[in-house]
Amino acid sequence: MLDRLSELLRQRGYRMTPQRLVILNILLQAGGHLSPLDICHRAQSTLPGMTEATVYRTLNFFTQQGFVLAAHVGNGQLMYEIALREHHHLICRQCGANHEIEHRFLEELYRQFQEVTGFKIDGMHVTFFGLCPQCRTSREGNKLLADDRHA
Amino acid sequence: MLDRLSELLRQRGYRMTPQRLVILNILLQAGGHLSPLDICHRAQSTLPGMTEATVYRTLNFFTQQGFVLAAHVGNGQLMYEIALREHHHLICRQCGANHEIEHRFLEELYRQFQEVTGFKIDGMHVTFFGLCPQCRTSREGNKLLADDRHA
DNA sequence: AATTTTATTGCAAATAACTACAATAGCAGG
DNA sequence: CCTGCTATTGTAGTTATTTGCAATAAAATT
Repeated sequence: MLDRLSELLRQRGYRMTPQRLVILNILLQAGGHLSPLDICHRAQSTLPGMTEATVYRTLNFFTQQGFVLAAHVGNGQLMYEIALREHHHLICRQCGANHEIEHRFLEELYRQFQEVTGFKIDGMHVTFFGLCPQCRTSREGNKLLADDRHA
Repeated sequence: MLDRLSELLRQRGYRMTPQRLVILNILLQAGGHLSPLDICHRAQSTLPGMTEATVYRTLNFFTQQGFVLAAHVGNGQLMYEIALREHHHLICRQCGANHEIEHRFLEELYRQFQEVTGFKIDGMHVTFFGLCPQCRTSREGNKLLADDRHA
């Protein structure tokens, strides 16, 4: 896996470094979301020289490369996770409940997209905001903004 | 428009304040993306007492409420825009080109989603990463990671 | 109109995130 | 295996973003 990513980077004209490997490993093992600083702390236990600046740069870089997913989870901050098992997020505005959505629901969309735009898309992430079924019933009858934003 | 949003906030148990109105106005007039600090500066010319903390808090709040869209545009920082004319972003990993995508391309997806999850979705945003047609041809033949991430 | 409740703000301080620049180290080519 | 080119890192400083808390002020109630 890491070999493949290294190769891919080189093909794209970039380099694989110990720092980048460590960060990828952390994200791979964790599976779920991690904050930049959390990643930094873990990385420093393996590679003591690791700095925050490098972590931030690397995360942005990996996001652009499609290796990592930057997710906007609830509050304003960004969390990161490995982009292997693609999925998306559904956040309840009311209770903050955070659901994962499998990528296969979006597969069709995905294909159409490449056709329409001519882009070769290799990374995407969706954040949905709304009301979960529970919170929804407790507020039934409200006229939501959504009414005139979506037919 | 602003009246409706005020009403909506009250229905949800929140309050409309001068600060929130000013920020909404700025986003409405600007139309496009604005950074939090840019918004803050503009707001201060109307409402001198406005502070950065309030701007950040308000933007997060409006995002949760679905009034505002937080977009992850290119670098790591978040930009904000009014969520009237819904659209999404397509960013080229290579040249950074930033395209807008109309929401209607995603309408179908959107509907399916509400059915499957039971959520009432009233806000969403998609960020796609990929290679634009130009950059794509200049790298043709590369084996992209995408190959085994998407059937 | 006054009162009450509590969401929201401003202030100030703490974190978090980014950037420039010189030094380092991948990796392609000889 | 060396060498050169340049992507990447660390350092240190800057800027951006968040947070606690007391003060303020929406909006419902009387």
